[in-house]
Amino acid sequence: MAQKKRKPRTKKSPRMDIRTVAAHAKVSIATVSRTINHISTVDPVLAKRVWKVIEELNYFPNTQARALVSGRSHILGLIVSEITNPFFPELIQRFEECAVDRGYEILITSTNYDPKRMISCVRRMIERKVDGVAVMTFGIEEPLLDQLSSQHIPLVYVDSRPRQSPARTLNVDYRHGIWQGVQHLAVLGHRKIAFLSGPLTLHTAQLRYHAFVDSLREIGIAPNPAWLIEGDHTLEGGMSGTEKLLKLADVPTAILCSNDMTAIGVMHAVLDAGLRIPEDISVIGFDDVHIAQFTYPPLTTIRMSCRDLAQGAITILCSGLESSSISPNVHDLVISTELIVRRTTGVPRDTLRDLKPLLPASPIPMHMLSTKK
Amino acid sequence: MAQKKRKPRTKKSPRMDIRTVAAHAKVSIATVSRTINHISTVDPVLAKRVWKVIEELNYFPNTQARALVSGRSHILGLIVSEITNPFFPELIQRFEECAVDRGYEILITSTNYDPKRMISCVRRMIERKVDGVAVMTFGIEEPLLDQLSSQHIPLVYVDSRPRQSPARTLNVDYRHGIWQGVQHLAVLGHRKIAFLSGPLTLHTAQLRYHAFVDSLREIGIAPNPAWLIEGDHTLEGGMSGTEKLLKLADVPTAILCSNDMTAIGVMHAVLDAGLRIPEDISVIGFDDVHIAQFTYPPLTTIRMSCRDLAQGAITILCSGLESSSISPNVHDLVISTELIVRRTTGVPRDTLRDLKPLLPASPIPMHMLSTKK
DNA sequence: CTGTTAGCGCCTTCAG
DNA sequence: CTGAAGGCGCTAACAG
Repeated sequence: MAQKKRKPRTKKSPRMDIRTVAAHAKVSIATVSRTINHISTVDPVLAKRVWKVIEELNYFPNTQARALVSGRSHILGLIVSEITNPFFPELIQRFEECAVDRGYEILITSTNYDPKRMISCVRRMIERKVDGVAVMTFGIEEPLLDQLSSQHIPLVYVDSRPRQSPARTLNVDYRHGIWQGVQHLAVLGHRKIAFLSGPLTLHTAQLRYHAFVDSLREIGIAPNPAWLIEGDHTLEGGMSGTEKLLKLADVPTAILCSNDMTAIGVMHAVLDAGLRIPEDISVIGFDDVHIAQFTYPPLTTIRMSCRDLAQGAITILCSGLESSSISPNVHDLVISTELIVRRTTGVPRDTLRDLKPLLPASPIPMHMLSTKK
Repeated sequence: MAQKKRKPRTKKSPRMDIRTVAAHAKVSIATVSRTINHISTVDPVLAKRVWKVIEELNYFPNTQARALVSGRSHILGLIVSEITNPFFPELIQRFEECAVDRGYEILITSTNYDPKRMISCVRRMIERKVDGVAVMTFGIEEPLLDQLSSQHIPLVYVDSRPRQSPARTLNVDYRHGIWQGVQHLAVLGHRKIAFLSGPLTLHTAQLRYHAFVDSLREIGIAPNPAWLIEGDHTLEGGMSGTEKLLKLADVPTAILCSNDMTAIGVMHAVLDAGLRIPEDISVIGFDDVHIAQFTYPPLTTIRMSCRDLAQGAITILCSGLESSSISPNVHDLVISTELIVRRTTGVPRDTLRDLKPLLPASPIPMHMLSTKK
């Protein structure tokens, strides 16, 4: 006796699933499934009927079930240090945009610089069966690698490469960015340029540091050790670094910073000292965080394209997943940088004296910007 | 012939599932399931054995499968206007914390003020079968309500109540917050206080506006219409509003703003005009966004507790889901506000003249703050 | 207290 | 080109 395969289903319960759709459209569930997945071998007539029913019934496929059977969750994980760090929001936004465009959802987790939470982040990723994860933390923990790779989850480091890892990496073109900053300052007439670096234990901070020194040498200036200060990528670090600088017998006329938070700290310290920006001291940041445009004056800074960063990460992550033959060897991508001139950079006073009086003090008109190369 | 129930499974494929664990621990899968779910009727000895195997095998339960069968995804949705809006990051962070504490994951989506994207946000929520969604957008769209409620998904509006909706709401105690701001200014000696409101089409902006007017009346000051300006909660709105104010014959000595972005705009405009903060004009913001502490000078503002906001939203959302008898009638929660005194408020110049010369000009010591009530 | 069994909603061979 | 059937990994009744 061929009992119904399925339980009678408490009757009266108009559960909305693929079966309901199939029944209404008078086709099998397989056809509905194929239609939803845009499989081209479906008779257009049937497909149309199915779509119509889906519309009418207001049916939404259950992602959980799809994930369960297909083995692909269509979720991309994102591990950041701290959401409130001004560095992250725009990056997250871009990430979301790119992911959604490709049909993925993103799972954001933050470590809050706490190793315990990092463990938990990784666990959450694995439990939700993410298809890949992008790591954007500052102090990297290693358990990550092992755990995730043991689950065969693709991994990509965004702007934070650990020593040597099997994971792929996004490479930001720090050299060019810093070079542009130095050139900009040089063109304005600055010769006494200080650099407030990040913590030199960070690989990416080192890259910026070396880029600065090299760029300086390129224009024939020997770096003055007293003007090379190690900061910590925080506002406080920027302030204390600046205080050291201002105590010097020979005070620089411009300060280039390893990130924007440092630059904001520099601005506070400079203003606290009763000096003006950019008349007395020019300041340049790095990152172009969202709030850089809201400082007073708005901060001149070097932007790295968040869109490229996010897109790159997602491309790398997806390239392994999707069978599309494109992008075979996108192992390491390079992200470009760009100088954003706002109002914290101007002609140094000493220079002003020697120039024709009709030269505008600040801001500098666009045509004065260096674009040579 | 009792063929094995399950396919031989391509052999060699050590798939990590609950069955593998059961086999290794020499118990049934049901016992493993119960152990994982901390069901107290499991023999401690078996439980221990199971946990040990789980550890050894490095097993993680598949959330997708659990969700599928249990009908609860343990995902909470979050719809915001725009992640990069300084208003959101901290809120999101708190949200994540609270959610994770309760064993939920959060799905963040942003509308970017685009109705089309809003539709897509809602669809994503439904497809991922979220257990509830918190809405924190500025310009609310209505399709939301219908779609989500037709799927029986609990909904809560955070600081943005639409007209009349069946959904629950979080109520911020704007009255008290604004009152504290006005009191603070009054105690410092300000009498000429302007208010730069948000767009009065927004319910929450109206609340703040009326709270201001009432607070002023309470201290015996009749609101001067010329000092009541409608802004739009943006930096630009803050600037242009301030410019109007500064053109007046009678310029106010303090400006209270409906949100922090407006306040930052005010600061720019004031400084651009060559005036000093707080010596010439005091400024107070509202929200205490993360960057308020980074402005120059750091912004005095009225904070609404993000933790309370997030916790409240999650409590409301979960209260219907969890069978725990607690929190029966947490329909509408009220979120408290708090004045955060930084350095944009001080004694007005006019007052200074009349006071004893030993009164500090700025900042104001804490004991001078009004705490009466 | 433990094990057996029937699905959760969907995708995917495999026959027709 | 379509339909029937067997799981994906897990939970939730039921029996023992």
